[in-house]
Amino acid sequence: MRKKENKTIEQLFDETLRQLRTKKGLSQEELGFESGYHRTYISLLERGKKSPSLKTIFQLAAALNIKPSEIIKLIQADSELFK
Amino acid sequence: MRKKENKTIEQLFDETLRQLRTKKGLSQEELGFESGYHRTYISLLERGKKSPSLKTIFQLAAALNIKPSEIIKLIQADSELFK
DNA sequence: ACTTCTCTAAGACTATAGTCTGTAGATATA
DNA sequence: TATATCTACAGACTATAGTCTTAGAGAAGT
Repeated sequence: MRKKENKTIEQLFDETLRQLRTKKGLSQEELGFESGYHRTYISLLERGKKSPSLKTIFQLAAALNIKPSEIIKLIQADSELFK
Repeated sequence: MRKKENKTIEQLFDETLRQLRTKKGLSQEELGFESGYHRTYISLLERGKKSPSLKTIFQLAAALNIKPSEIIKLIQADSELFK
């Protein structure tokens, strides 16, 4: 049986966000501009230092051309808690 | 063509949360207890006064026995923006 | 009438989301 | 070497998430 990870929500989110951003070929600054947030805040999110609000999730999703629920799904897929 | 609603994310969320809670037969106080938040904060959320953080969404979803992504889906379903 | 349960709402508070400026290290390219 | 791009990170800041107490009102039952 695989080892459980027990990462925090923030840690699960950061990896997902970074993956989606780099897959789109955007820099943190560009994503920040597109979504209306500061570049250093994107950096904080991708390092798991902050937990985005619902509104922020929707803004980021729009900038990444993905549905908000898809982002959440990706997070769930990374966790053992939602199978 | 149907009229667009243009509600805020908070407004979309509050209706969804209240629906899920009442469907489970929980009071605001009970949901607060189950999810680890204050009863008056649940009230604020259901009146669209606050925007929950990612962590809060996950906590509420767990207390409601629903996947976080399902909550987000319900919000999207109420909005014209995600079709 | 009186309890009990539920919810709204306000106010004052603490914790954290999100901004802004700046420094520094890595990488790439001229 | 220099110059540009990208990111990490720190510190100080403002805005808002979330707590806690309290008051008040409507519904339901005794």
